[in-house]
Amino acid sequence: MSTIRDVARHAGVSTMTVSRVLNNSGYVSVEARERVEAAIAELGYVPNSLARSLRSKQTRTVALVFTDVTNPFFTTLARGAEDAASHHDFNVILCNTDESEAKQDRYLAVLLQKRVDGILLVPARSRSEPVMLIQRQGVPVVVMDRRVPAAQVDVVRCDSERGAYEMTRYLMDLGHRHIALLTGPEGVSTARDRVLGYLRALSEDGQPIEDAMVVYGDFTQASGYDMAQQVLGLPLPPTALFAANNFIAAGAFRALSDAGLEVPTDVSIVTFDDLPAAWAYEPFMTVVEQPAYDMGYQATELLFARLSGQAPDACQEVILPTRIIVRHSSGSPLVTGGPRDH
Amino acid sequence: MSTIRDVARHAGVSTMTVSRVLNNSGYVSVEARERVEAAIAELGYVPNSLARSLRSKQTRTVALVFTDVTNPFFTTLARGAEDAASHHDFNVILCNTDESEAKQDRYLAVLLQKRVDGILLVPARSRSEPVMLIQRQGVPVVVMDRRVPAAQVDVVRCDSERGAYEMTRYLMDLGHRHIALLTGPEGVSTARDRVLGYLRALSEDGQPIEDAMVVYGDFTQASGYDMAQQVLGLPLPPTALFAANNFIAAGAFRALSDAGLEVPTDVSIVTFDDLPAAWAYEPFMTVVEQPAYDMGYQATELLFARLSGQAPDACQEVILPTRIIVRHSSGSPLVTGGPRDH
DNA sequence: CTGTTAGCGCGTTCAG
DNA sequence: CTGAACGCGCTAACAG
Repeated sequence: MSTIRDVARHAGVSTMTVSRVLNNSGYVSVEARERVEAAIAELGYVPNSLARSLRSKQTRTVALVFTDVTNPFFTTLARGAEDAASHHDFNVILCNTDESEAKQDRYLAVLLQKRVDGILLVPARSRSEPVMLIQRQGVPVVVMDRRVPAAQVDVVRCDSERGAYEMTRYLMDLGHRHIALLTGPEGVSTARDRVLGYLRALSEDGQPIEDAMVVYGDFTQASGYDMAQQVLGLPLPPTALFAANNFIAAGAFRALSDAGLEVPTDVSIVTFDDLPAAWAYEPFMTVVEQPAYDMGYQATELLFARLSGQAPDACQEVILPTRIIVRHSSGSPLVTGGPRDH
Repeated sequence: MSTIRDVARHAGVSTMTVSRVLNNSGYVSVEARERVEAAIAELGYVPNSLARSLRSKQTRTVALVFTDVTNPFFTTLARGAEDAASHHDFNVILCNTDESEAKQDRYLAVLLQKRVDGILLVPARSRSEPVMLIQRQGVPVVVMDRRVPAAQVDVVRCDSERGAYEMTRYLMDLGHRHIALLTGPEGVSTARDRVLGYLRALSEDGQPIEDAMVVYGDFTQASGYDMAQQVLGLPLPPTALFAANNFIAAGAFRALSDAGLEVPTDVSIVTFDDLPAAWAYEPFMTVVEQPAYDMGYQATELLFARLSGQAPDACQEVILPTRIIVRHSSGSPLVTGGPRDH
């Protein structure tokens, strides 16, 4: 692999002239430029960005650390981040933590070593240590999707509490009085916020809180299956299940099928996070939709504002609205059919 | 951000001793090691892997360049690649090309500049130029999922031709005589191979080939919708649709719904690529399943074999088998119900 | 066991 | 318009 020196020798100029051609900086005579370009083509020269970054102290790369590549919610978010980054002519490194803090910490260590210019983080758990670790190295970071306590950091997220509140209200308006909430890990803010919204809706309505109706688990299909089975086995089982994300919903739906229960005739089921149109052969699930793409895009824009020093000193917290989409998985309890369209 | 020199000064040793502690190489007295470790902790020192890689001429990073982050087929493949890489203590950079050769070429250029140690490539189009570009720089590359013509390169892929052949046979055995194949871009080998398998099944059976029944498009939902509409408008419309991937299938299914056609009563629909269990609330589609995870894992293992010089000189072509999973989207033509289970 | 020297490939500085 | 010298942060090779 040839170096800038090889190119210089080949073109009969100094390395500096080659460098100027490469970076379009300073003045180079037309003749010299042509000779350099010919040498580059002939040698198949590829500049070494390691050396370049070492000198320039910037990598023009940001990292997106997130918790699940297999979840379209996050891949959509990733796409938003990539689109924003490419407008600034930056590259994005995608890092999948699988909801594991250990993996996350390993990635963060590697990324700091690689000297990425900034980090977009969906924290595996809502703790501030990882954020402070990054900040201690002077690397700008924007937290996405989830809150972290007591950290001075920019955050772009959705209003989980409100989304959960509205969906719970919707179910209550249908007549449901026994709604189970199947949520994620207690250490994740979105999992907790969705519980808070749910509880607020219930208590506003003067409804008793049944502890057994709120179950913490993981954002996975397997966990959704288990949690659903658990609440269905209760002496007074729920007439509606509210899943805190799409994977939990898928597992819960399977548990209903296995129990021989019809949706929404016997039990309603609703969830956070829509599936992309390409997934659902027939859109069926009533959902709280979150603007994943926008979240990725806006978080990345905020990161670049920080990188270029254009953002205000104070930390920003951008909270995006959610939207309820009613489909065919929800209906009134004990009434065949419910509010079906067809 | 502190450097190795700061640490050395702080610990009262030379930079070389610090380097030895960091890399666990050579001899360091217990006392010196402790002083160095204390200094590292106190300063929050993070080694600069740019400088390290510049010296050592290896980044311990491989890149996975693939065509669609939002498709679970590829994210599953990515997971296989990541798992294999992490066993070798390597990092993986994920690059999403969106089926665009322009994006792909841009990523490849960046990756070569970043001096990744190897590249795993799902080529956006089945052309050999990008592969040769990489090889010219002496960077090992393994092609995945798709063939490239006339290139001396390792390939790990599935047997698309055979999978398509078997699925077509299955449809013919059900009694179908008018099967439309909705496939991807003509420039992609998997799209073409699936046509070849389809044609072989038809001609083996002595069936006439109807040109209008084979439609090339994109691996997207929108394209699937359009292609389905096109064949449904034919004078003699198909009794079965065979989609070349899951996104095409989703679009085709929607076109059937919009046309008021029932599946599989009126029309059968089958496809390549299963959806992960977490997606399909009710597994419904009859599919040709491909071992995506294994493909990612094995391709990565092959890449590491090359990196360590353990692989045989000759290029390998690993062809993984596909598997047909019959569900409820396929039945006999003109017969209500067909081979439904429940 | 430890330190010194040199150089990885590039770009900044400053003098021609 | 062009080039020489230096250093980014780190480690291989060699002394001591």
